[in-house]
Amino acid sequence: MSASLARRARASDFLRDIELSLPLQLLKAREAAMARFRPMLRGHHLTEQQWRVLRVLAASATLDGRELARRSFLLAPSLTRILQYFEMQKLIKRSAHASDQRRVLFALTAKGRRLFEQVAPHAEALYAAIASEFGGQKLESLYELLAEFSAALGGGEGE
Amino acid sequence: MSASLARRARASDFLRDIELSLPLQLLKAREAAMARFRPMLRGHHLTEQQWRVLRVLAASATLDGRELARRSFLLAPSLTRILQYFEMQKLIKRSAHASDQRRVLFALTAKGRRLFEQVAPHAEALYAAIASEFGGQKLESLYELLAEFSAALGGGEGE
DNA sequence: TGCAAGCAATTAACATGTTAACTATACTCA
DNA sequence: TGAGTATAGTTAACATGTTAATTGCTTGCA
Repeated sequence: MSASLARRARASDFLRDIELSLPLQLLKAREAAMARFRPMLRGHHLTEQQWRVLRVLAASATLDGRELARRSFLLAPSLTRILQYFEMQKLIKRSAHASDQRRVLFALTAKGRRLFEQVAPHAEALYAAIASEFGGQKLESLYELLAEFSAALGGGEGE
Repeated sequence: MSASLARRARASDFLRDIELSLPLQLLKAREAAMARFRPMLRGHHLTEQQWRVLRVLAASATLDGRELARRSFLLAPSLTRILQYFEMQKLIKRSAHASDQRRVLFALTAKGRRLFEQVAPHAEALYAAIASEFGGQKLESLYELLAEFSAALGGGEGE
């Protein structure tokens, strides 16, 4: 395949150089971005995953666990632990689903919403800084490619 | 282009739609790829991170912990645990650094190399399938953008 | 020299990732 | 209707992620 791949390839008998591992490059890019967000979130005693749940809940009145897991891209066990912690902190409250007793509905409390509204501007500012440093055009291209990649491999939804 | 961002944006007073979180999109793409590799690795009783360490060690005669951590993109505590497990399985052996008693040198044993050589062809096949499905050109573009992004944000190396 | 500062590796503590098992509820169709 | 199957949520067990503290060794410099 193209020259640049071949140029970077090493003489390993069995494997591309590890620098050409796509999952690793995705991880590195993600880490480069998260390194900006983590200290700010930590200042509010939030992990990255907890912040994802807070964001998703802030965007909807109530959600059941399934939707919450899908939108925050968390596996069910992780979500369960985060929701238990949030409930203990009185950041969320749970209620019963009208027609399906298996489902549980979650919603932010006033305290939870206040926390979200306190953190959100800082997250936005950091995101804007990233967009500015990397360039809006490139960021668009990256989004586009990532979406195509996930779609091509059937990532995320039912497959 | 900006149209696509605007089109997807929601009426949240405080935040972009979570679908426009770059770390989340990077995570989704990574997960789409890893979903292909994990079952194969699991068949060889390896985690993704263990496989990264095995790959890095297979590419060099010996490495100290610092280099190993840098190349496998693992934090020191994770690496320590993996190396302890590998040593117990007799997949690696450790030796002393000639001039610096703080450092520990690691190398694959014959057993470790056999495991690597057994797994590598399967990993290559899966990677080739991904390249084929997504397209070599696009994959190149994605690598390029990811590298630029990590570089622009100072991810990975000293900052 | 000798001591302060720095570094490599490990350990500790807690949160999440991953797979599997489990409980309770809902659905399906003979 | 009722046994079998599927789904939502939780729990369990183990591996990794993340930050902080610790231990032992090295280096710089007064």
